[in-house]
Amino acid sequence: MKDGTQTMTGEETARQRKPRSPNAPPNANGHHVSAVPAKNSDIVYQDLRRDIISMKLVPGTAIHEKEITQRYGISRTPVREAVLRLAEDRLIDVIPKSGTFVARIPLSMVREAIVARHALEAVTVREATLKASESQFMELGAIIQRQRERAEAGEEEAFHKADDDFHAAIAAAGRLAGIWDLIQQIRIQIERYRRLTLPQPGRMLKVVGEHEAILDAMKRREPDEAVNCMAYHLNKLQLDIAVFRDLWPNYFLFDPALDSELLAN
Amino acid sequence: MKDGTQTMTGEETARQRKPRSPNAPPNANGHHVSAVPAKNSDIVYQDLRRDIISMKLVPGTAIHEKEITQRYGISRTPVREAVLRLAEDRLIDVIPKSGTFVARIPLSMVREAIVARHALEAVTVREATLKASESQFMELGAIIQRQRERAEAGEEEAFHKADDDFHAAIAAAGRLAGIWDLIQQIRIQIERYRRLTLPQPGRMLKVVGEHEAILDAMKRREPDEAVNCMAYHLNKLQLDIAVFRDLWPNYFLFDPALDSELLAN
DNA sequence: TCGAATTTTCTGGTATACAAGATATATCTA
DNA sequence: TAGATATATCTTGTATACCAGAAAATTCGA
Repeated sequence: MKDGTQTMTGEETARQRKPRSPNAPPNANGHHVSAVPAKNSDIVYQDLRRDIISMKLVPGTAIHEKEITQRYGISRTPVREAVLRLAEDRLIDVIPKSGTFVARIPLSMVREAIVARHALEAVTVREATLKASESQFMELGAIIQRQRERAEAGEEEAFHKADDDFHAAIAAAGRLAGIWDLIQQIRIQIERYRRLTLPQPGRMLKVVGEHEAILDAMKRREPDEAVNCMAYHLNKLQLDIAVFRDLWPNYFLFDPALDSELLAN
Repeated sequence: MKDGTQTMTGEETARQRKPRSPNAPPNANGHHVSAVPAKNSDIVYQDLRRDIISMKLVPGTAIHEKEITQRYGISRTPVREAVLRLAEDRLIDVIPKSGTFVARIPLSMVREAIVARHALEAVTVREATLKASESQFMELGAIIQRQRERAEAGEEEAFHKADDDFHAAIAAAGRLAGIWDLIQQIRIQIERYRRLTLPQPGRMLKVVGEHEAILDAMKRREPDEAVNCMAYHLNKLQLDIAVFRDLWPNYFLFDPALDSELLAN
């Protein structure tokens, strides 16, 4: 329709500019850490993201850009930026000229996300088992201890923070910190599903025990065993679609092919 | 089935709207497939992405929003949208109040991307080996044949398209199509690196042979062997940083920790 | 009363203008 | 001439206005 977009060869760079050296190198991590004042769009993005993941905004909820605009006292542009980013994360659906809504949870994607996470955590723990240093083992032990304290205190949020730290530290020990970023991205899809599972009594302490088993296997430098422990640990989250379909039918997007799939397994 | 969605923390939703049924369900796949006219921002995004991945726009090149604006005859808003999406893909760096540039290739991330791809393709091919139907085997065979024809004709682009199709079909056969989307996202990071490797004579036909080996193992329903063949196939791309550091020092971002890492291996 | 056509009101997509900071250029001083 | 200062000109970030399309509300016709 428009032009052919052809063109553009080398002379694109009519004038070379020197990205000055003493600048915040676009952090390799996932998201803004630097000292620059957070952009408004980032604030809106993170707030919305948190509320969606925590199911405070349930699937199907309409997102009104204008209302957000007023609530934050900013214009539509940064709000729109945040909305678009969330759309790319598949957390909201933007329907042109109609509205934007919190996305329903695609169960088929949850299933695949669980599989993908398994595969990726397997490699990180394997590499970590092979490469971790003594100090990294000690750090992992410290994280487990912190997690146990939080579990006994019943501080769920701090407990989950320690859980995250443990897995992140394993990836770092395996020199695969970037893969942890990927795992976190995948977990977004799983997280909303997980929030709907009822907290089982004594679960937190069990998790601590499983973490200890993983660390023990790592210390013995037994990669296969470490992978097994990790798989057992992650398998705690199973996909039980029948229950959720009955309880919250409107929260999910059902893939007809998925049913027979899961029944077959 | 009307309605829906009631609920929720009330003050957030001033007024409930009903997401009409007969609409393009935000495709489960990765990126817009529907029949809606492509937005300008999508066009710019895909064009820029293609040019960056193909190294037509080399790392460090300045991206001038205004110039793109004129070239496409559109305003800054959609251009900016495309730029922001590419920034999230880590293909460009946006430096506030200064400029936006094609991102350098972080070698440490390339290394991790290769590892992650291995892990994910391993599970897809394993699942496919267990679940694939006869018709899916035939389809895979057809793709291989098409790829051979393109290889013999020396049509590199069509060859790579068939290569993609083969891997995608395997993921689909394993009922893990969503993971293929993930693999593609990971591959973006690897692709620019791969483009710098010199095309080796006869490589295309070798790839076809490796694909055949994978398919044979799948047909024999030997998951481990299929995974091995896949690993061999993917291992063709090795990370040889020394060469590239000398040839195109400005294209890469070097992680000091990475050197010792690779030398140790 | 019911259904179809029309109008009204919402939405997201786009264009444009302005603001704030960073870089490059020009100017001034010694 | 060399260095430092001031100015001009870039850049991205934000605010605002307008447009077209879709959904809902309304009106009109039988």
